[in-house]
Amino acid sequence: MALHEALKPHQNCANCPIHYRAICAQCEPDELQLLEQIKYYRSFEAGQPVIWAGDRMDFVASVVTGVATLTKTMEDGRTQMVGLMLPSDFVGRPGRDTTPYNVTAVTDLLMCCFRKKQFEAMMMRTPHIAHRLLAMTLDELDAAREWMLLLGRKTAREKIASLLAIIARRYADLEAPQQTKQRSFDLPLTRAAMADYLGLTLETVSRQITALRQDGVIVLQGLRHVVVPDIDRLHGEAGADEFTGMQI
Amino acid sequence: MALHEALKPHQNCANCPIHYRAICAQCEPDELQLLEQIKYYRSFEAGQPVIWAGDRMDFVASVVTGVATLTKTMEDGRTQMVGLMLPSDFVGRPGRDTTPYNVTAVTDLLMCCFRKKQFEAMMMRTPHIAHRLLAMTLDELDAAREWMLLLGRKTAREKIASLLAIIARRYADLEAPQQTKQRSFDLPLTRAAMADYLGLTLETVSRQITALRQDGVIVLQGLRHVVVPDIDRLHGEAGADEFTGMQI
DNA sequence: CAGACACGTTGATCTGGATCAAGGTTGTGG
DNA sequence: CCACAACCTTGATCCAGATCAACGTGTCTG
Repeated sequence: MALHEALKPHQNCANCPIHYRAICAQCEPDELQLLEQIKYYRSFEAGQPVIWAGDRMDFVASVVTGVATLTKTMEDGRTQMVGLMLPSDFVGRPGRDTTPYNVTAVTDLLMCCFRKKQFEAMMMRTPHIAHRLLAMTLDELDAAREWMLLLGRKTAREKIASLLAIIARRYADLEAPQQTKQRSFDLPLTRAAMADYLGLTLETVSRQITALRQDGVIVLQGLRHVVVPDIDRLHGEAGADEFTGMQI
Repeated sequence: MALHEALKPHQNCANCPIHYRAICAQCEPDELQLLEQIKYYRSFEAGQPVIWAGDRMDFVASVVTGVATLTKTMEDGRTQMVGLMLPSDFVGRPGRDTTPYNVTAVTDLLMCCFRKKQFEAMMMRTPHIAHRLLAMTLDELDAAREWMLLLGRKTAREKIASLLAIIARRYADLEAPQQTKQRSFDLPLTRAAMADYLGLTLETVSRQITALRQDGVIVLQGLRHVVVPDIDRLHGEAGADEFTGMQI
């Protein structure tokens, strides 16, 4: 099974690919050892739900590999994605029993989990974890507010360009050196998931991606692999906000 | 000067009207005394900017009385409000020098301020403050995500109803007992500010308020005072999300 | 009390993105 | 290699909300 092999490299926190930016980033060796004792891994296949809004959630977790989404749904089915969780992002909230979001694996997903009770106890004892969680939460709040600007005021084209720019920023560095202005990455989302993120319909997403392709802003290799010949041009299309040049 | 009188009642933290829900809510008496030594008040008139996006911000603050807004602006002037700061809300971010938002007083505003350096030092020493800030930040993140659903998926009428419901929830209790379904409050925002919050134009805001009035969902007394005869009906108009019935 | 300004309403028209409707492409299992 | 499902694209039409344009209304000021 793939899970078994995937786990091996991270059995030890010191080798963990996300250690340097996850919730445990500021932990001292002894703290890390404590975390290591209570952590456990869970994996989900692409498309699987991790947890539903309203459900009891008795764990918190870091995304190790793969992509998860947080979504909110209205009674009539309208859906808005409210978070895109990439490796090192933290899911769950200490001090709350139920989750207000649906959490879904959109690619194969590996999560490093802690039972909430135990994690809360750790937090009380080790300020490094609480501080790191505060910093990560403040960053997420900034990102959410950036997204509010996008949802409230950007055009469909700007929304697509913004999403591509964010994914490029978070992924492209991993895959290639960034001396040049070119970036490339695989889209981890379907057109429908992009629509849910951007507050659009999937038809509009498709049309705008086509338009960006025809205008030479992006090059598609297959449906999911995106090459950005000039990242600055993409940022221009994304409609920069005045001061923060995209925080995520 | 109004400021001088306004200050008097809160010179002492114990008498402060927001003590029970602000950043200092969980402080022990001795911690409160330390905070009291480093706090100072600032007041702003309605319409005054508190700070501009990109500016150096060397203080953090709690809203004591009045209303402030956080907004983001694009180069071409499109504006989105990303936070509505009511009494007890916390403005500013420990660990960051510049602010990514414009902060503006939309009514006369009184803030309880701390120099950032001193506040950060306090945070290191007193876990109660750090924990309270974490809890407040997580609440704000939930509110921001609720708002993302509103911006991305709700109709203009639902947006207006949601805003009124949120303001009713946070203000109406202060002014009247809530045994009945009726609520009433003063709108602290202009039509233009509401439009910036909701991702609409001010004309659409005006039309939808008129429509809600004509449909009997709200009663206006003057332009700013709103009476909600049946709060449940207003919530119905707001388009409930599936599980969390409005978090703010 | 005229003038000016800030704020709000209302009407006419336009348009970006939604909706409705096929059809195409890719991948997977039998 | 076919059948089916999941995903994506494209076209035609519609409509909620934007835009453009007057027109109140209240309040402060000289």
